[in-house]
Amino acid sequence: MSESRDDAQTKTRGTLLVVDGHSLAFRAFFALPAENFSTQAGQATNAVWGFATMLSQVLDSEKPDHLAVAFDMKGGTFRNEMLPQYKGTREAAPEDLLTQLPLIQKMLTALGVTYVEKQGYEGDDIIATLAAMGERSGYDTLVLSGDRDAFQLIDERVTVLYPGHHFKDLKHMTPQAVEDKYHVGPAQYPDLAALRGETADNIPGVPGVGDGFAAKWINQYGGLEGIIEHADEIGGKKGESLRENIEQVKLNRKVNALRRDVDLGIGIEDLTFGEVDADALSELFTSLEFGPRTRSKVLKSFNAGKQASDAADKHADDEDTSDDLRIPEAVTIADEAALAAWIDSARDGLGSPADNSDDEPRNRAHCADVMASTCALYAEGSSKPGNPGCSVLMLEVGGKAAVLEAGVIAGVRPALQRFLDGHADRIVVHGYKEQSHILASLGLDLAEPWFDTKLAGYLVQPDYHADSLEQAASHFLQLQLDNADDVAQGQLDLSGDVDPADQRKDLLHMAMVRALADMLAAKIDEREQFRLLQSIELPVSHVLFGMEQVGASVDFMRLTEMRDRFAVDARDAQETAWQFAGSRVNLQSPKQLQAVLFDDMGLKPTKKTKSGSYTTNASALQDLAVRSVGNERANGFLTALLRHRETNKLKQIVQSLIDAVNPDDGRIHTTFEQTVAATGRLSSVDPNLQNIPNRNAEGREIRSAFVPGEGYESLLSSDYSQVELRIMADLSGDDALIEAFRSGADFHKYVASLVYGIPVDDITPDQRTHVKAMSYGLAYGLSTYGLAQQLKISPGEADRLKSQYFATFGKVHEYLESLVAGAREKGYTETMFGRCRYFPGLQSPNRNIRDAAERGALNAPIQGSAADIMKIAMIHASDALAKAKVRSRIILQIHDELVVEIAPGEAEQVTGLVRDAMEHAGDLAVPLDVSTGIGSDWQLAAH
DNA sequence: GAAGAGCCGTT
DNA sequence: GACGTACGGCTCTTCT
Repeated sequence: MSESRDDAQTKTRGTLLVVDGHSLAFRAFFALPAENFSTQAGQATNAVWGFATMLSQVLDSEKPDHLAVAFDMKGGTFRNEMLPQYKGTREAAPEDLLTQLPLIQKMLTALGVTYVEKQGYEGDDIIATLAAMGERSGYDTLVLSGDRDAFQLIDERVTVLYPGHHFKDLKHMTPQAVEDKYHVGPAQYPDLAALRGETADNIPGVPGVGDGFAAKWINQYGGLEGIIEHADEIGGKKGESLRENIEQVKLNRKVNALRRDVDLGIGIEDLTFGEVDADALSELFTSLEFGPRTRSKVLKSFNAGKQASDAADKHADDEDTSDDLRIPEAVTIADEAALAAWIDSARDGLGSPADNSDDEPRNRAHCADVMASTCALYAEGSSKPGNPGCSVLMLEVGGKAAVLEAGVIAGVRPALQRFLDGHADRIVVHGYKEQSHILASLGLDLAEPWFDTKLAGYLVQPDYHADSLEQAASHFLQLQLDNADDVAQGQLDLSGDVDPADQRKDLLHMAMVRALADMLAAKIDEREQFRLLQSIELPVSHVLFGMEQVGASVDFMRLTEMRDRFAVDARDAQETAWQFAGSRVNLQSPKQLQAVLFDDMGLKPTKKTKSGSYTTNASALQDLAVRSVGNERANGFLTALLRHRETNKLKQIVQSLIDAVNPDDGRIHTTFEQTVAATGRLSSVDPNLQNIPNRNAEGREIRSAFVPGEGYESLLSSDYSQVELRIMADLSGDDALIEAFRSGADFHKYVASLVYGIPVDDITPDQRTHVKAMSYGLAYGLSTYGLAQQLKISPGEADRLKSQYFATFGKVHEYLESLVAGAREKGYTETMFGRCRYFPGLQSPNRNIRDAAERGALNAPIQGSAADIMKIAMIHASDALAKAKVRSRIILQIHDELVVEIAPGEAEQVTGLVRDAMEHAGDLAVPLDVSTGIGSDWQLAAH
């Protein structure tokens, strides 16, 4: 990566690094969770911290001897005068970021780094000017920027460092790299950008023209000027599009040209760095509550500037840049004696708390004692519920890891199991449920561990989802994995015939679990979420593990029979649609449908999609069908199309179930994702068993394919009635609503009678439906417009319904308002059991983002509390079934419903146990109402 | 082959 | 001018 500096170019005087300050600050701000980086007083510090560490990284790897940081200044630039909408959609920087910019500049000053800003110019122009200056003076120049406009600066002496998805994989954009990626040279890049446009900056390009076509034209006509000259010769839609937008393109080109002649009043000699004002820096970092590690790392990188400018390359680095990740010492276990020896040596580490004095001191929590004496466990392999597998298992205590290849496990299984049983409450894992599947494939069983880094990460940041351990580690620890790899090399036990690279990787993973645990345990403790983790998430993981392992039995014949039937229906509908259309349009292609409906048949489109084309979704099609009643062709086509959509979807769902059946046991083993839904709900994948049709009879029939397996006699379906509304009643303390639930009457009818002020018996079905929709809409932040749409009533009517509703249930209104207000103030919402969710969007200047965040803030605590309650119910139900020593078992959860496979003779008892667990999962001011049903398949179990 | 758009199933 | 939460997943289209 860094060879560019070493070869050739011996005549350069040195390297100048020019940094786009805003770009880097933005990136740092959005890459790091603000909630994890703020001072006691509430000042966000994520951008400052990120800026410092990211810049340190670049200094370490590029070793420049001159450095300058450019910033934009407030107020417009000459560009706004040319193009008023310039950067119009780009959201104004969040308040939390703006307050950090002065801190960043203060930090740069303390670090002895020059920063430059100038009224009326963008950072980009300053960068261009600085780069030109560096080049003139004979320096190699690096430009660190996430803005592609900087590509025009690239030449033999100027390289742009452009961040990829992860900041650490900076791309060195050289002339060749630009050529490879865009097929034009750097000098022509602005031409290409002008044609393509820049969505991020609200600069429209030529619709339909992307990088590819722009490059083709540029190469054909020599550049934008040539293209404009020959615009008439370019054929096709794209040519037409170009001609229509030519003025815009010319303007774009004017605007994206960077000025390289801004008068900055400084020279290259002013851009040395490394004269760190240690006192000022120390004071600043202390006030920002940065730890000593950050301090020393930053200090070292920036001090290097001084050394670099007088002394040449010294190889005194890279050693401790990865001190977050200590690769354990590996002991390969081949037999029981070796295992016993390791366990013996581990005893000290597990017994007495070790000294962890090099940790960041700021979160010295009580859990530190326990943390210091835990055993990390990591099993590598497949955790797929149907067929898990394992290649290697590792245990680590106090930096010493026992490595057990899968082949040796059978020989030491009893001793290993004894160890696991004896120390489960000290074990730390990443993904208890997944690890349990892998262990199960070895015949091992892991009782609830003390800590799970995957679950902990989820509680700390429910919006973030890492899909691998590596990703979680790099996200939460900002690791430099490459360095960690280097460190790993020297320290391994290379005995045995295992590929050392593989083992190194496993040890690295082991180290990640350990490092994540250290970091996240402190967070969880600080946020007082240990209870949530240990008495809800971890136990429910265990229940889910069992559910996934058992799977759901299906009637395979029934499924294939249904699939065939839906396939015939879909085919028939397609045939009919084709006849009306007069052509064989692909009914699954929205694009082709648009052509038929709106061009060919000339129907008047209703709504647009977000990308601007006309929607062909079901509700629009229904609208069109109603409006085209006299038009037999259109109406016939629409009806057949809707029918096709419906049946084809059902066919698809059934087929996906068929594909998911495990041939070994004829059952479907879904995976319940416990760390995906930001509200705290579970989700189900591979296949998704939480979206099996239920709304109409035809789809619901699919549920009849879910049956009790061999040795079982029926299925129990048990679900909560109106949990979310009950939670609202409880949390709001609204007496009228509470009474509505306590009365035990038909809830929606009862509420309707209160809202409309008429006796329960006089409530019409319509009134009940309207009130019911209103009730459910509340928790979703439903607008009156949306309510009107759903109920097909006028907005005025919906408005009246809403005000009457709130007049009746005043405290509900107050409560919902308070949720949003609280979230705005604290930055997050909280469920009944302390599950948090953050809403940075509440501060957004963008209305849509803010509105969405408000709806989220309204919904999250309610949906989340319901999820908490269901999880508790599952834990209790599962315990109760185990304690009663029955064979019946929970097999599915669909948010507010549990499906239980019932063993012969257990129906009555198990129904009682499950019902009881669900009814008593939470202590609310209203009863938790549960309804149950039993049947010989899932459909029949409905009630 | 990946990425994005569009659509649609559940609660 | 848009306009209900939370998800997973299929198909088509476009670009690499």
